[in-house]
Amino acid sequence: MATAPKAGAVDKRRLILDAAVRVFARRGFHHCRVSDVADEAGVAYGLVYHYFESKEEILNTLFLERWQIMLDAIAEIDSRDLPARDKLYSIAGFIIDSYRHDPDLMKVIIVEVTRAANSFGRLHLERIREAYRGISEIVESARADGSFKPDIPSEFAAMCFYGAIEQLLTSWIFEVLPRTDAEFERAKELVVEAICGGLESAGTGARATSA
Amino acid sequence: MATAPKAGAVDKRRLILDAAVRVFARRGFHHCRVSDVADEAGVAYGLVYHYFESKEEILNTLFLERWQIMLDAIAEIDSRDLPARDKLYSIAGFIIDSYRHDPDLMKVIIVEVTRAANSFGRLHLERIREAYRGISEIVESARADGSFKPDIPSEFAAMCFYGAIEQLLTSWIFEVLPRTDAEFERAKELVVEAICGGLESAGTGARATSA
DNA sequence: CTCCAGATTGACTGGTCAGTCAACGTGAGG
DNA sequence: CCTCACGTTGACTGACCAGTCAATCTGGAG
Repeated sequence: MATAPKAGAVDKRRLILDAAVRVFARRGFHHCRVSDVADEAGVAYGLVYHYFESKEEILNTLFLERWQIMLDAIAEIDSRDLPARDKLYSIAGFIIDSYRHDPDLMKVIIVEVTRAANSFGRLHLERIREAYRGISEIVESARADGSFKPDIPSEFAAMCFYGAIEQLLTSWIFEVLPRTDAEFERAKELVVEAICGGLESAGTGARATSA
Repeated sequence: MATAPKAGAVDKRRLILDAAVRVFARRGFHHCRVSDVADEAGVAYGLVYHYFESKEEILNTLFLERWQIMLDAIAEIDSRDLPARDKLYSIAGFIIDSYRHDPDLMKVIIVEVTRAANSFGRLHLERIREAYRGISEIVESARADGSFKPDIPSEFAAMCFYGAIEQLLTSWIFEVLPRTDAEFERAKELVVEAICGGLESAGTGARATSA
């Protein structure tokens, strides 16, 4: 089994996880070897299998660890007594700051786990849905108190909101351009303004779309 | 080289591409063998390499073929004389109908290409950006004529819009639930209403977000 | 110092699979 | 009927790599 991180000694398990983040981000989960991870961690090949069942389990661990932190953050934000818009701003801020703090980890989670949801991990689906649910609840109570429109279901709204943020991160991941702190802060405001306030000018009464 | 689809004869190249869509969608690009594709197409293993350089080239071909169709559609929609909201509705409609018509192909494109920032994404980045640009232009002229807010940059708006749609397809892809025509139609309206009109009620003046 | 349990090592194996290739089929043109 | 250019076949190979395991190290307890 794992665990028992000796006091003074380096926690090799942690070392392997951190190395895996860097390697997965650089080469992609499928294009890297377990030996790359071991080398990056400065650890023998076999030790990886002492701490993890398989290459996939490393990815699972990384995802679950980080996602739980986000779920906790969402729950905490949800429990505050704030307008929905401010809650959503806090969530966007949390996710954007997560990226700012550890872009490699967020890249791995977005790029590799979403794809993996195809083959393994119904487990992950449920986890992902939990995040949606947290956001939905915020929207739902805003609908109840009249600050949000009643005609957009809260699940749908949560999806748009999360989708916009994920796309934002994806664009940062793709373009290698480094981002400045100011840009990160601006992005938080913009995403909330776009989703909550919409794109149309206040005066625009154009509602005709179809049926 | 390829081509020269004999009149009466079946076009084996097409057969292979169509089989690849099904196999990639079912097992994922990385988890399937070239022999799976050949079997699915009812064709000998070697023939795949007669028509394609590599497994990757099959995926590339599928993406480029379909993406070009979307770029053409966006350009055509862009050129119409319509309010921005209606143009965006048409684009959302086109993408959603693409999914409705061939969910496997859209799944492969989104899961294996669009999100694969490491291998394929890089290659097709420019193509993907072109789609963004088309959407941006629509938003940009709406900003110019005053129907859209000036304070959200058009590139940012395009990102939110596309992100919301992609998230929508992703949710369809991963929950196996089949969708009804009515649900597809409703989704088109909702995504446009959410992004253009925003989530907040018209009366809500709450603008305080932070700094 | 001895013993032990867990940490650590890295050479090795077994299986998988992308891509090759030499042979065979086929039909149009001469 | 022959020929030639493709289309088509599938057994084969060479590389690669996840995962195994027996040996070695380490440090604390007795």
